[in-house]
Amino acid sequence: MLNSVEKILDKLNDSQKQAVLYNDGPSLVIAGAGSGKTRVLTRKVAVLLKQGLAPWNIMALTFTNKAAREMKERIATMVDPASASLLWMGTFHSVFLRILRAEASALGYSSAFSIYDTADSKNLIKSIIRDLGLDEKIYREGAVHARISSAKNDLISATAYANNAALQERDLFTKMPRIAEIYQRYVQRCRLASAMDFDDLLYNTNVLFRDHPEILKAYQSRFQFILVDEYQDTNFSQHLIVSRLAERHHKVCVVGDDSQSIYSFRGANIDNILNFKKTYPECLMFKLEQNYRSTQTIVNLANSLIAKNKMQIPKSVFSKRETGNKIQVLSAFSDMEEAFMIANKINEMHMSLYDPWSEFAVLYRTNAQSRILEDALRKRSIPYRIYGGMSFYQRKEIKDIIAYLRLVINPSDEEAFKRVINFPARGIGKTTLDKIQQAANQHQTTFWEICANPLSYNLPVHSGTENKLRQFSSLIESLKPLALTLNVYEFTKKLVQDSGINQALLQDNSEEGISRQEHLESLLSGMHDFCQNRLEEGNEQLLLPDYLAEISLLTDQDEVDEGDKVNLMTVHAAKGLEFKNVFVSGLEDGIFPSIRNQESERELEEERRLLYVAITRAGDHCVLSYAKSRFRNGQTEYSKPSRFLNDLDKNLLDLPTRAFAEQELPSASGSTHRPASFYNPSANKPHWPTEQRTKTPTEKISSRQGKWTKLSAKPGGSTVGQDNAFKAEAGSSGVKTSKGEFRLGQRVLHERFGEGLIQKIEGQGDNCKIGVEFKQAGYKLLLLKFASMKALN
DNA sequence: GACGACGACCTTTTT
DNA sequence: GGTCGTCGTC
Repeated sequence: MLNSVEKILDKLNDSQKQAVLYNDGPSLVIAGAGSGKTRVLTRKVAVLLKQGLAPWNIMALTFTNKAAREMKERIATMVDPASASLLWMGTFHSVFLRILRAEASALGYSSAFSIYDTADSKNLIKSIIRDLGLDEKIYREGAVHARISSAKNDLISATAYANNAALQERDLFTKMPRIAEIYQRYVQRCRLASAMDFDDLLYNTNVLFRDHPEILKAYQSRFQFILVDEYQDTNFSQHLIVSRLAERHHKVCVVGDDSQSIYSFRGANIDNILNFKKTYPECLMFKLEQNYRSTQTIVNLANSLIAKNKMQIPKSVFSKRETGNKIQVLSAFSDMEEAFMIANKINEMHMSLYDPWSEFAVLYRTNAQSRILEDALRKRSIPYRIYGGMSFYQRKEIKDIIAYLRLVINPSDEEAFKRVINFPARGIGKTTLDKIQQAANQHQTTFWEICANPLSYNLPVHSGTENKLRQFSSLIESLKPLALTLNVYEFTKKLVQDSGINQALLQDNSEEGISRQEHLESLLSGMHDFCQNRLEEGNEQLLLPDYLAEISLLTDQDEVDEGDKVNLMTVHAAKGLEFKNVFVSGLEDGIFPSIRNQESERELEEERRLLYVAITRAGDHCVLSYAKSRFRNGQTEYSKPSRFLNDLDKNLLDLPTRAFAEQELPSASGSTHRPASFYNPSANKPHWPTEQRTKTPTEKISSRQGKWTKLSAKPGGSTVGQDNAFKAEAGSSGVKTSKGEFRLGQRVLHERFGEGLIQKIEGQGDNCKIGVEFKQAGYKLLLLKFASMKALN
């Protein structure tokens, strides 16, 4: 334990060490692609803990759940897992949601407020556009939502928006002069519904800190060290929260790479990282320039590209790996030929390199490009998966049930109400809903209030309808108390029963109906796993609000599909990932760079960074391709190779001797289906509680809720095994329980986590806690009495 | 209220 | 080309 800080620093290079060790003031870590950024962040947290900072004094912010989870896991292997779990570590949204729930009353909110996801926000905006009688062709909810969202990210209130000449002029120019009014109403309706949208989680945190100095002060003293990952992607709202919180201690470490800033369209402001030194003049800058991921050729090629950007922090990323092959450029006549060339090339490389399919990725600029690539891969019988499809939680039947759950917790939730008022069909249609909405608008009250008291508001409905409304509201009322006593799994089982959802689903024996039943099954078993995981970890918060808190900010980005398949995704989705072999397709002017980002140098630079991100995903091989013609929006379009190809160092390119795709092969299996994607449950397989299941959505949810990742050999080169050397052994060496005897080093089999080795035993008898390093799921500290685990010989 | 036809739409999307 | 939303019909 004496030299534990040294152990933490083990295997770091000099600049990584310096970045990890400097904790006396603000610092900026410029982390080039593949330079071991996560290693630095996690080890820095470990050092801070070893130096005596309490975990609750440290805030670590990321952009994705996945990044947060991976960091937590790695930290847990270096320090006591219990203290790792007490860190304030998570996405911006989840960390500040936690604070907002605690401080809701200061903002005049109930702490049971709902969270509107993007779909909810757009629905509400659409409804407001209709209320105002505006032309829906001109005022498209997506566009309006984008304006409101970016205003919020810039901390412009609805009033400020209305008074801002530049914004007004812009809205006038785009023929939507009444956006300010929509914004105003949108804010009111969210308030009334006791709901916050994603942007509000940051906006309201700023309001909280601005209007309540005493609250701000408490958090300022609490968070003695703040770390921010991917700082180049922060928007103004996030930047200001961090600055405010760091005001007192000035101990803030931001990590990022300005060359990988690709989210400006979501409000990210690259100036936050470029100007960090201005905000904190005393800050130290550390540059991580050694790339451990890619061959020298790949690194040099990426450098030659990014050198064309003017706005950047100077850095020289280098690799000490082998030189590697030149980067091949494929030129195709058509998009279809391009797809076949890529499929053939993948096949060829798979055979000659012995790399698994999962080490191949095909990247593209827009999702629309994926279809043709899918076709080509399918015809070559190459297994593939697509990232960025619809998430489990975005499926209609799942959203509908979640809406019920939200409504029980917060009956004011308008979007949830509208979703479930006629699900399952109970004869309350559009007409009635319109009447309710009108009454709600007129009386400035919630849909729920009208529904619960139709007579008091003279709702013009027949007695039959009135009766149905009453039944619905008493259904919700009857469920309310149960939400606070039953665990979420039991509760939801009761809910689907009482509400008639179960019955409705069982009656529907169509293909979709059966799929819906399976999704419900998956949701339920996900809930069961949620409860089980928490119990085993000694966390007894199993109620509906606890569950909602965990899933409301989940997106599907962080799925884990361990099948050996080629990865298809947009360049944006590939950020943070790495593959041995990467194909970047569709390198044509108008696509990459996108036609819509060619106007200004600033936009063009972001597109260039996007290509930089794409190329730097590759470890061993990178292949670039373009097609001269492409079928788009229903017609064939012709375009020139991307201007970015000219930015690349020609000496590193293997330019095309034209290769023709082979003729189409007959379909091997006769199956014309997409391969079952990871969230499609295999039909009729029993779900929980069998021991060996095929992978189902359940697994997926539970894997997230249980915070474990299937260890792909991916991030950063560091392995859990390595880091494990740090773990302190403590406790007894054996324990007798009603489930048998367990001792250190014992092999165990867990119902969900699989096989593992006992590393630690704390306490006596059935109440003991057992620390297990699972082969797949990583380290877990489990309460034996709840753990479904048995000893193996 | 359910279902089929037709027309408009189409960059990226960590929460 | 494919999807989604709206409108018209039963």
